Amino acid sequence: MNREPYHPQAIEEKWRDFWRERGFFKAKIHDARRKFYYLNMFPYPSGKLHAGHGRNYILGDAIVRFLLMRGWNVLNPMGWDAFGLPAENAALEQGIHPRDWTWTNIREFKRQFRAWGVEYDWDREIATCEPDYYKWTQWIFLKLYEKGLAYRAKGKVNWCPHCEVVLANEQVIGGRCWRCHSPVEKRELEQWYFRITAYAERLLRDLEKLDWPEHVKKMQENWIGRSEGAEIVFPTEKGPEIRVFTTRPDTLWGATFLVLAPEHPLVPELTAPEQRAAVEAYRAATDRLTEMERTAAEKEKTGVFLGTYALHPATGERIPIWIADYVLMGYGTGAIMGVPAHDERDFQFALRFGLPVIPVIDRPDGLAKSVVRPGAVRPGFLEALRAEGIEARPGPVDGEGQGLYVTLRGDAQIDRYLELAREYLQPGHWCEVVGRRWAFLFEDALLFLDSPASDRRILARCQKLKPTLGEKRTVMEMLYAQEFYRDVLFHAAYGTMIHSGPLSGTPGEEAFRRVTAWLEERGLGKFAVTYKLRDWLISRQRYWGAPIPMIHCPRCGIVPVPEKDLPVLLPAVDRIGKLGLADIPEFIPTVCPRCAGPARRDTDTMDTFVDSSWYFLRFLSPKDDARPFDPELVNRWLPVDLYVGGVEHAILHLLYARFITKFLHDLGLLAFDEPFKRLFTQGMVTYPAYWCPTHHWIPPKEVQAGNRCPKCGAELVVSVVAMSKSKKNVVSPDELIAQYGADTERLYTLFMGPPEKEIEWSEEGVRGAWRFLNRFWNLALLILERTREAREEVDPAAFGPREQAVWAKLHATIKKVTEEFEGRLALNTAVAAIMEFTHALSEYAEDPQADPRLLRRALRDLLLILSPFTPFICEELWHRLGEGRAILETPWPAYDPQALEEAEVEIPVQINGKVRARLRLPRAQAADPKALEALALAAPEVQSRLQGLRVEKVIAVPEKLVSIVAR
RNA sequence: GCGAAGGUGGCGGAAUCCGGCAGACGCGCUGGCCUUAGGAGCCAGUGCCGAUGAGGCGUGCGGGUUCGAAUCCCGCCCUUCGCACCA
Repeated sequence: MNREPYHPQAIEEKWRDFWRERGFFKAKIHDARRKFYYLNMFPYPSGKLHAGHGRNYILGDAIVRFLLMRGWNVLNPMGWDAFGLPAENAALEQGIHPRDWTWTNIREFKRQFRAWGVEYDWDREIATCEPDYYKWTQWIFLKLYEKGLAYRAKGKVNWCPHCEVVLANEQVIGGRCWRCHSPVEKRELEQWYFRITAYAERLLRDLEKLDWPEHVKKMQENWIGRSEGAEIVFPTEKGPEIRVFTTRPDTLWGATFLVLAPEHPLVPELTAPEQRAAVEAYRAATDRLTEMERTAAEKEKTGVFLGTYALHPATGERIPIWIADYVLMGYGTGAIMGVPAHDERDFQFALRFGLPVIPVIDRPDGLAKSVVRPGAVRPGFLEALRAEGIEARPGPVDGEGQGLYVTLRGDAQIDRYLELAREYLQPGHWCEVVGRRWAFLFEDALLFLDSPASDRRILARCQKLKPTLGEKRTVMEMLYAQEFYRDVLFHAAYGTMIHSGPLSGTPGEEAFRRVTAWLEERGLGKFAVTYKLRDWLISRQRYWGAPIPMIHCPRCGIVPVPEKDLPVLLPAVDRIGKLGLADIPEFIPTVCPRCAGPARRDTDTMDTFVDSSWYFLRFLSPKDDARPFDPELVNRWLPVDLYVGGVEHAILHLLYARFITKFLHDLGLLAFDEPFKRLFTQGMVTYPAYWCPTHHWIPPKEVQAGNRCPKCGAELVVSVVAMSKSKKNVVSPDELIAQYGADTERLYTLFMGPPEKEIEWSEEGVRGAWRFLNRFWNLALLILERTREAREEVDPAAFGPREQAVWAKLHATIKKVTEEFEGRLALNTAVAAIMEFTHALSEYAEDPQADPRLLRRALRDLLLILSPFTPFICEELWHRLGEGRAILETPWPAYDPQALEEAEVEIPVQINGKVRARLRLPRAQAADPKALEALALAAPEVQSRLQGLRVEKVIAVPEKLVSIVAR
């Protein structure tokens, strides 16, 4: 028989308009019963969509179709994050206005969404570049300004030399621009900031209540970077006080120097005249470094002594003040106390510059070491040590002859060792113990390395006894030369305080608290919390963004644009320049709203992340020209129930949106203070990208055999990376749809792997989906032919075993698919289950005796549960089935737990852990452990296996298995 | 270095939450059918070793708990991602 072949092009087009015209995707906004706000991150309209983008939108569309069939009142809007640099670059290169370029792309995106069958409530479409939207972005700016949360400040800012624009900290990834990956430079500029740091604590704390992927929450937590410590005040001989932040106040007595960030404002005042030139040179050199160079992990420590001293607040000791670029102005107070014994960086710095290292925290592991120099002790010492069970190994020392390498474990051994050493020590020598103890045993004295003064004393004595130590500047430098000591010279663990005056002996777990209290009692410092998070720099020196609604008046200073004058419109110009609004002379002059005198407009535009930090509120009332959003609707519909987008926004957009939401909540405009209740991050789609050294990126289709460049024949470098236009490794949905239809692309996209994981696109995989849909189509047509007459409902009571099995599998499949949509969204496994059932149904349908009512019912339910994945083919077959309503008007099928129970079950029988037999049993028997055990033991395969063995134990798990232990 | 996730066939991945037949589903591969032809379609097979047998071995490695471990516990190794001189 000749059946109609599956021809998607012939059926898909009509359903696109059908869904749209029937308004299935329009939210019933004023009916908030069973409301569900589903949101995909809105895109930046840059060119065309590729198959990688599809992952996000197709997943969303499937979820929304499911929710609609489950009876949810779904709000599923779409809009455009339409301001941004690429539009401006295109404008500069092609002479098109950014707005025209943007809208051309938007039209293209919408066409592609429609082709995919991805539908939205288009009545709510918004674009951030339109005045009716950015008016309210400006309004939010004014509100922040009113509350002191938007401010202008001069400072070192991140500058991308390629994009010629400043960047927020979040937009610098590993020292490079988030957009173009150029190394970021520092520039001193006056810019606008949002005081997001005022919300640091709440942004951190409220992560707890979010149903977000753990790793995303962790990334935000790390970004906010809360640390508890103390702020300690160090007086200086020159006068000004230096405030330092430390997370280890318990190491205070080990502070042997201070380091300020080179940019620290006190530096000029604290610099001694003779050091001025060196200090200035160092500050200038630091200035020139890019962020990347400055923070390169392996870089050797550099720094300059200011020539002046601070006074240690606890000991009164004079300690030198340095500047070094490893101290950052933007964190803490921009100044640290150098505790080289217990901070890795300070340790390196002290070794490099010969600053004393004074241990003040005991080693918790009790480990100590001692090197006995040749001739330092009388013969018999080694034997004496061994008699005490002390580990000592003879070996050459400093190329001067045989000595001893001693390892001591615990205080008892150390004490005993010191006693023995005193007994055996030769005149004119010394012996030291380092690690757990810091003792220097001389003929006439036992000295401890417990202060900078002791450091000088000990070193002087050692140099006297051993003149070759002459060039060493500190005891630590001397010890560090001894390879054997390396692992005990430094540690950063908590432990009992030593060498710490009145607080010596404080145990590690109390040390932080005790020292902080001690400082507070004396007014020397206080408990403090610091965050890594910095304020959000939002000024951009570009044209294509929302103008900052501020006016600079020579008399009144900075004056906000009155609300009634919003929006501050982007000037309509045919040509834009590189400087942005500053290039457009007619934009700048205005009138001061306060004094009516001549004034200048602010020429910066806002970071596009400001536009996207509140768009989810605008969808509720996209055309409201009286206010940014309708509080009543917003409070009824938000927070967003499910937000889906890429992980690349884990910090940037998601942190900013949380901040703005909390701010609007504090203004009393929002009842909620977190915008996105549940977040799902889908993985990127990768594809091979080919690089030719001369012709750069080559589209995969043009690559010649043997990975050769089509232009020059050079061998290409292949890398599998996220699809992107710039790397030319995109797969076009337009071509896929022309060849296979939208359903095939949708099905493959949802089937290729767990949606949260990154995955490589596979042409063969697409064909697999295509084959499945062909088989499915043929099966459906077969069932349609066979069941033309069958209109009555199924009668499970009349089922034979085969019918019963099909029926049970159908219900198991409905259950599986339903649970995936409602739970973890591993839709790849839902598709697999549907395929599995389709095979089973196919097999059953081949039997001419098959029950037509069951075939029809199975097909009907199958169409419904497959429809979120492949809506076109399902809608088509659904209507051929003679159903009057559309699929989206039909309830999602329910599964019957009773039906899941098959009449017969297979029970594996294990003997000593290996499956040796399988029994097919009626459920009633399998449910009874006694009967199960008896049946299992009676089975012939089991009997023969048990020959000569004694059954020791039988475990019968009802309806699961039988396990026999036999010896 | 810190933090997180993860190691299962030739490949993508199921089963992991809650221990109970490992390898669902798809790709690829092998054989067959159909076709003038196939990079189309259909059917069958496909973890590894073994001979198509009996059998044995198998979820990164080593140990443990258990009648039974991919799954739970302890110790390693490796990979990926994020952060990284943050005091």
